[in-house]
Amino acid sequence: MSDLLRRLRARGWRLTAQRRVIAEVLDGEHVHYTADEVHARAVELLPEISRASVYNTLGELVVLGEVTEVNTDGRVRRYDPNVHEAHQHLVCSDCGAIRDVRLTADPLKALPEGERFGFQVAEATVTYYGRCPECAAANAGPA
Amino acid sequence: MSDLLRRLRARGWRLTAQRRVIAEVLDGEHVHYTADEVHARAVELLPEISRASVYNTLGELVVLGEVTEVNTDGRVRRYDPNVHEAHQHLVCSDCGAIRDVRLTADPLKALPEGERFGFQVAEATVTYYGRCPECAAANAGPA
DNA sequence: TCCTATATTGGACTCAATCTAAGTCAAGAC
DNA sequence: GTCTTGACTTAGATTGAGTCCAATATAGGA
Ligand SMILES: [Mn+2]
Ligand SMILES: [Mn+2]
Ligand SMILES: [Zn+2]
Ligand SMILES: [Zn+2]
Repeated sequence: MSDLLRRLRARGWRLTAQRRVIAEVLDGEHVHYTADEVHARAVELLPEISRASVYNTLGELVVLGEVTEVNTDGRVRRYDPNVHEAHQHLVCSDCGAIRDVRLTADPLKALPEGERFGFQVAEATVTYYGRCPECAAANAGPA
Repeated sequence: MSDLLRRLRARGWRLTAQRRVIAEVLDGEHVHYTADEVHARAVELLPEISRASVYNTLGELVVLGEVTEVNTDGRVRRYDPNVHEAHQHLVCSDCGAIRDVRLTADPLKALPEGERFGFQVAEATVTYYGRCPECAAANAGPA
C-alpha cells in the first residue's frame, strides 16, 4: 500500500518504520482486524513495535479517513481499510465472521423527512446478522 | 411497567426488589441507558442495589427478548426497552443523543441474494448519524 | 413458619483502550 | 554529511466497562 504511504507523506506524516509496517498489515481488501490483531501481525515484521503505536496510528488513519472503525459485536473495534468502495457488513451471529456487502438501495432513502427530527443526517451504517454456511453446516441447532 | 413484571412472573422469575426497580427505571419509551445509568437511577429508588445485579438483570432481559442491546458509539452498550415497535436509531455525532426512527423500507430488501454468501440472514440494524438541531445551533463549525 | 433453590452482593478480576514520562529518530537546515 | 528539534515511540501505569465468584440473603412454595 505504497499508495497510502505516498498520500500520508503528502499530508506531512513522518514515515517511520512502525507506520510503514502498520500500512503493510492493512494492505489488502476485506480485512477487518482488531487493534491487537494488527499489532500481532505488525510484530512479525517489526518485533519491537508497541501497542500504543498501533493505537495511535490507527486513530490517526481514522481521522484522515484512510481507515474506518467498525464495531459489529458491541465489544471490540475493528479497522477497515476498504474506504474506497461504499459497503456495509454481513456478520455471522455464531462465529463473528465479517463479509463486505454492497447494497442495491441507499439506506438514507429509507429515512423519511418526518423521521429526521431536524438532524442533518450525513451517514448510515447497516449491519446484517445471520448464520454463515460453515456454522450452519457445523451445527444444526442454535448457537 | 407492571406489564413486563407480569410477563416475567409468568416465566417463573422471582420478583425481587432489585428487579422491580430495574423494570421501573426501564419503563418509558425512547430510553437508551447504559448499565451504569440504569444503576444510578436504580440507586435512587433502592440505595443498596449493586452493579452486578443490574448487569445480571439486564443480561437476562436481553435473553428473554424484553430489552435489546444497542451500541451506537462502539464503546458503551445501551439497553432499549422498546422491543414492541420495530425501529432503528438516529444518533447525533456530536453529543451522542439517540432518537428512535421508523423506516419506510425493509433493510433486508436492500441486500440482494448475490451478496448473501450463503448466510441465513436474519436481521439488520441501521444506524443513522448526523448533527442534532441543538448541536447545530450551539456550534456552526465541526465538533 | 420453615426450607431451599434462586438471587444479590462486594470486591477482585479481565481486557480494550488511553495516558504518561522518558527516550528516539526522521527530515529539514546548514 | 552533520546537527537540531519536535514529532514519534516505548514500556508500563491507568481507566472504565463488563465479568466472575464465594458468601450471604430472600421469594415463594410446602
Ligand atoms: Mn468492510
Ligand atoms: Mn430505541
Ligand atoms: Zn459463522
Ligand atoms: Zn447533538
